[in-house]
Amino acid sequence: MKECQHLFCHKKHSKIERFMEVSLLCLLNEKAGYGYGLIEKLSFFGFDDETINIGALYRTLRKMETEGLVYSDWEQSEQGPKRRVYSITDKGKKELENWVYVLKDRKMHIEKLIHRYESCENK
Amino acid sequence: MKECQHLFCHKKHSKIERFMEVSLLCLLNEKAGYGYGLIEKLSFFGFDDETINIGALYRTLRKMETEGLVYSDWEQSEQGPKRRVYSITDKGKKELENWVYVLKDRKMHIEKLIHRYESCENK
DNA sequence: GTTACTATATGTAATTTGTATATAGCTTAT
DNA sequence: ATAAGCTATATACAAATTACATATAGTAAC
Repeated sequence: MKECQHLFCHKKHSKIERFMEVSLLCLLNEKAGYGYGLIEKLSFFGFDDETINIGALYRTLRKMETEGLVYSDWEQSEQGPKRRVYSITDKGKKELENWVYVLKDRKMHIEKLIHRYESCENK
Repeated sequence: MKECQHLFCHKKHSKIERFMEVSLLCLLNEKAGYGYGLIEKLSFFGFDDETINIGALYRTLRKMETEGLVYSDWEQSEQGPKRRVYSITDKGKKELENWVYVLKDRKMHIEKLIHRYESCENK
């Protein structure tokens, strides 16, 4: 993940990386997929080509596999090298369900902060 | 920060810790405050007494001071030991403004994920 | 004087993240 | 055939962050 280009928050990253696992679970819940191919799908969740960290993507998928959230099979592609195709497990579906619950809570707190900030006269 | 009690997301923390800095900036933007006293105010943002990590709070405040986002003065309290009272700086106000911008973006992506998950038939 | 509470602070291990790089199959041009 | 370029997966290592425990000390109450 590259350094934030916009000088937001004093070059600290906006730290959406941890959101990657949930995003991957959401995508794999719809349809099995492989690492490289998931990259562009992740753009829907705010991960763009310039900022995405490929290494982190593969690492996250492998970690999710060791945790039993997904499983993988090698698949021959029409052109290019073989692909490790990931599918979600029942445990992964449960995990995703729980994550969505957590995200709803987090969203609420973000909204509370934004509202509180915007109601404050010291802006 | 204690281990998540609810078995959500396989005991992984929901990782709202990084939200602490923004929450602190938001509170200090309204009014100067000291570490111990800020604890209960943080509950507004989802940090509760059982889960808050006092060490992280102090460390975050000190780090924010070295970054010039806040400054501190020692203040004698009516009862109990002296307090290090933190105030926000102009740089901190700018940082908070930027963070709010980032949070709005993140909120949007969380909403997109939740909506996508709930529209999916594979739940 | 010792127990309890308020208050601030840090040491250290574990985990996570950033960045760079390695490996290798397939396709296309020379 | 071989080099360049793309697809695809993977890991090594340093840096940063987080978890957890613990240290320090003033004040109050008993």
